[in-house]
Amino acid sequence: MSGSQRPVRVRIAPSPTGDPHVGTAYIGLFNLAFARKHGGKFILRIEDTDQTRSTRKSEEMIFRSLRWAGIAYDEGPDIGGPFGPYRQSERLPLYQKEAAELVRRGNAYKCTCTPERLEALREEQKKAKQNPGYDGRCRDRDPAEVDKEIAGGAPHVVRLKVPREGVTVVTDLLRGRVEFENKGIDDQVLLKTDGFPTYHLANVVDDHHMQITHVIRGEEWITSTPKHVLLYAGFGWEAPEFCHLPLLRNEDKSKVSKRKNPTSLVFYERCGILPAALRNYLGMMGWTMPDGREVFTLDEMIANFDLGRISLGGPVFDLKKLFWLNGKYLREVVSTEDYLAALRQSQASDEYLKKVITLVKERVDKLEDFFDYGSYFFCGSVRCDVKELVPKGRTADEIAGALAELVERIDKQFAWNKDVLEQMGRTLADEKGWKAKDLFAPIRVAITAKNATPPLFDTMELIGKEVCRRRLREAIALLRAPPAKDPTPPKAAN
RNA sequence: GUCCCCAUCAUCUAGAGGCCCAGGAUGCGGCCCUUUCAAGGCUGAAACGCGGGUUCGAAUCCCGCUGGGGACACCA
Repeated sequence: MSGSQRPVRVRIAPSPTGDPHVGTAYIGLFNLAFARKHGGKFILRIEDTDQTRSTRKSEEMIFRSLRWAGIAYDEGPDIGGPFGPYRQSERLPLYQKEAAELVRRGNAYKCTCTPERLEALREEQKKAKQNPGYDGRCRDRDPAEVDKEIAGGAPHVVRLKVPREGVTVVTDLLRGRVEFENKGIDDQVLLKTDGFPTYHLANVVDDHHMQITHVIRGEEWITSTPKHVLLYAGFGWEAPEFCHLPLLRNEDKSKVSKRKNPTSLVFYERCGILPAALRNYLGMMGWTMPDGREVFTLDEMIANFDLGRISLGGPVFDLKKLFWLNGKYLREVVSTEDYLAALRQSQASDEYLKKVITLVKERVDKLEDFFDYGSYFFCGSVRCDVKELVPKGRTADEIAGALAELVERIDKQFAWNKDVLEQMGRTLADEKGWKAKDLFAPIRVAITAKNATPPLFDTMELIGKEVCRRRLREAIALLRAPPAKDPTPPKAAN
């Protein structure tokens, strides 16, 4: 363990690929608490080394959501700092230089194996019931020969040269000593063909150059930590302390996922969870106040923060308890003035109201009917009638299946606007060979619980992805639920 | 499959050898309060996965099993 007394610097390093994740806020909160407790700095670094998936839109949403949640960082792409740039795509020369250095030191090597060969290799290994992993073909070749091939135009990557013998020890602040046999560690790609680093390289290089002292991250990373340890050693750098936090879980204990839980921070903002309540709730995932208090502020958490109080069982993210806690804040700590302000901001901003007005004004002729007509613009769930969900000639099963398919496509599609939605809807209807209205009518009912509404996709765009997604899922559940109990149930035939 | 991590009520957890026939909170049931619904108060059901050790004594330490999770990409 390093005995250095460097000033504490910690970071979170989300990748901007999709909606801002509640797990990012969770890990961020613990990093923040740790940094504050020790008078250190908390940094946000954007890990956008995956060119195919990273987007600026997603990155902006991360900034926004963290700001909303009150998880404030001291340094980051949008606010700068002395160790920038804080976006990995802007640090490329550094990784390339360091990768070359590692090759020079003999701890990494160039590899010209094609993705096709690797794919075939994996297939073979799978068939032979061996563990998948790089076979070291280029590792054992004469470097001059490989260089010649590269000079001739062959694309190449740089791989970590993992010792074939021995063990690599990871020291985790919560778990102690964890050993990994080197022969079980793959020769990880460090620099991709496109010249971008992989997570492993970028992460280690940046943590070193940004003088990160403690890496506090999700448990999912623990098995790749030996690679990082090897990298630090390979560079001759002092490694930071590692601390792997338990993962947030779905009800079935699997890693929290959007299929089974709302994972987007946007969801929590939209449904009116108070940032203070969210922080409080996240703070009790795996951690407790020494006196057992369940309601506490961020400052109180910081004052009492101690990694040693973290319990290692993966906590199930329980929406019900979050809602209870939020209710407690709403009724006990928020003044009527603050309540009004929060309501205006979260449920009825002028901006939002204006958009609703443009959709509703031509369909209503007395103001008193406004909220009734457009009730679905102002609520979370909508109680729709199962029977209304199923058009004539279609079965509940079919509709449930179609809506489920729609939700899946929504999940894959980051963008959200009426054109995208309409195209998605029409494509789905076409694929099923359905008339558009056989699909659109159930969607309308699922989203609004009504048959008469403004144009469906305008309505959905305005209501937003998070709320629409939730309502769709609720409709699916309704369709798949066993039929409501009949007072006089017919005798079952089987 | 291989490697790694984890293991107290349904859920979040307290518990670092005797204070524990296990405490708090959510959720669930009951009662009270109340014009209603909430909220609030009181109250009930509800857990140390199993088997071996160590010890005068184990939820707490050790080992095994079982169970759960995670990781095995030119994604992070």
